Amino acid sequence: MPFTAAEENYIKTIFQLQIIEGMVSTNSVASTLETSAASVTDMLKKLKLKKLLVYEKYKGFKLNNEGKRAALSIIRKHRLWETFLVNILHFKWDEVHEVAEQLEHIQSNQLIDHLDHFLGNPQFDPHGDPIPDAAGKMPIMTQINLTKFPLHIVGEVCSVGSQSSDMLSLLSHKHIEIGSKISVEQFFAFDESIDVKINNSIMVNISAKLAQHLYVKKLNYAS
Amino acid sequence: MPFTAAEENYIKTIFQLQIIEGMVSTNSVASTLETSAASVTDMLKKLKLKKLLVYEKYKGFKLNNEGKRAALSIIRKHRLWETFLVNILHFKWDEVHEVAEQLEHIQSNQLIDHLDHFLGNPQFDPHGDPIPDAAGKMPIMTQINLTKFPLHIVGEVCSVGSQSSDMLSLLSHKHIEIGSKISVEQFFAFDESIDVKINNSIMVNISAKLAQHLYVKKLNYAS
DNA sequence: TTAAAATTTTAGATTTGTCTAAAAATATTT
DNA sequence: AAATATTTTTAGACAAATCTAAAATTTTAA
Repeated sequence: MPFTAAEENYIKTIFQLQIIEGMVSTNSVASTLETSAASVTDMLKKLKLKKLLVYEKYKGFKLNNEGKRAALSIIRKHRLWETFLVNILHFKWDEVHEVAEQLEHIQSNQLIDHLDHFLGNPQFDPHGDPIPDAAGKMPIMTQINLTKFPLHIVGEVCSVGSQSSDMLSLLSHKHIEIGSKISVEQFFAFDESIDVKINNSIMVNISAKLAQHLYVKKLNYAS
Repeated sequence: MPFTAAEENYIKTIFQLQIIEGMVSTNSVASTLETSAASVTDMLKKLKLKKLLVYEKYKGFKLNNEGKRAALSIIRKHRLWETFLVNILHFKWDEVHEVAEQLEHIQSNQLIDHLDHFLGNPQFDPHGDPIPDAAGKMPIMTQINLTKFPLHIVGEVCSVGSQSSDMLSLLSHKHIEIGSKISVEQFFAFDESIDVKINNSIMVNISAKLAQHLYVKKLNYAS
């Protein structure tokens, strides 16, 4: 049961939308894929016929288990190819998306398994997104400690490990609070300190001890 | 001017046929691509419109310089991907064709240039076929068909004409691969079969049909 | 709770690449 | 050179994926 590239793009998009929205609407798929609502309706009929989603006219839709399995396989391919492009071919992390969009549709389990092995069975892609394994299992890591957070990726502070007032007033002074947009710009192996950039462009130097208590949630970027 | 995968398959096929046949016929393309003659005629009209070939109804056709340039670019991609699959991902040389047929259609000059560099700008692919460079230049090699090869001279297998998996797995079973040292010990005019000796002294009888697809490079030190 | 607005689906058309069957052109053979 | 065979092209149809415009349905709001 191989899918066409168009079907795969719909499957992947619906999967990502239903994580956020639960039930997915025709218009949200249309605007994500930059296509017309009519085209989405047409494709929904095909995907329903192939028993990949639960769908009733005018009522919204979502992938069933079979559809989710398919989506995870496509996401696995996409993220492994992105890892290959950045780690092996030295693409910059912001240049890989378009090419990975093409490579993810290559049909060969042998290829993707060999690629996975060659890359050392990576758990996360260059954007920090988790890579599903061959069985579709994916490490669910919504919270990442700032010391482990990938460089140059914007995250959102969602948890602070220490509740001590010293800590919290320091954070307050640096204008860091729950919801602040943060990216790690540099990591110094020497003393494990890091440079952090807040959304308003103020550079702050945060010590490792502080960073250990900051938990950051990745934003929902399409990757 | 990007081409569709279908267009690229026709361009590549016509290029390979016109090396052998000079002028190419509708039927030869149809049988190579396992499609109908009517489909070939349809595609010829499109390729003529895109100024990739010289074609008059009922008179045969061939690629012009623009078409050849396109063909060499596709062949470059195909052979670089085959090299990647065998040298890096450790595919067997008889398993790569189908996957490379897909990968050759990925559209990204940056990708193929980075891949070329990563592989060390190889001159020949795992089947011994020359890889065109970014400008379309291709190294020419003195290749002699096994049926024409002088008796008792040790040569090195450098190319296999047929990519059929039957052929390749037969060769694999006989321990013949690119780089194998081979000598022709006897030629039987009767049925054009030949006796071939491999470097490890195993005698194999190879039929003429098989030999026709084996190209052997003369080694300078062999006598 | 109707009227207006937004969303979704249907209807009909288009493009790409394919097919079969039949017609046209070329090649072969008697 | 005429009859036959082969090759090639045309004609008409189909599936996939898309579009626009109009109709159907649901949601929102006066």
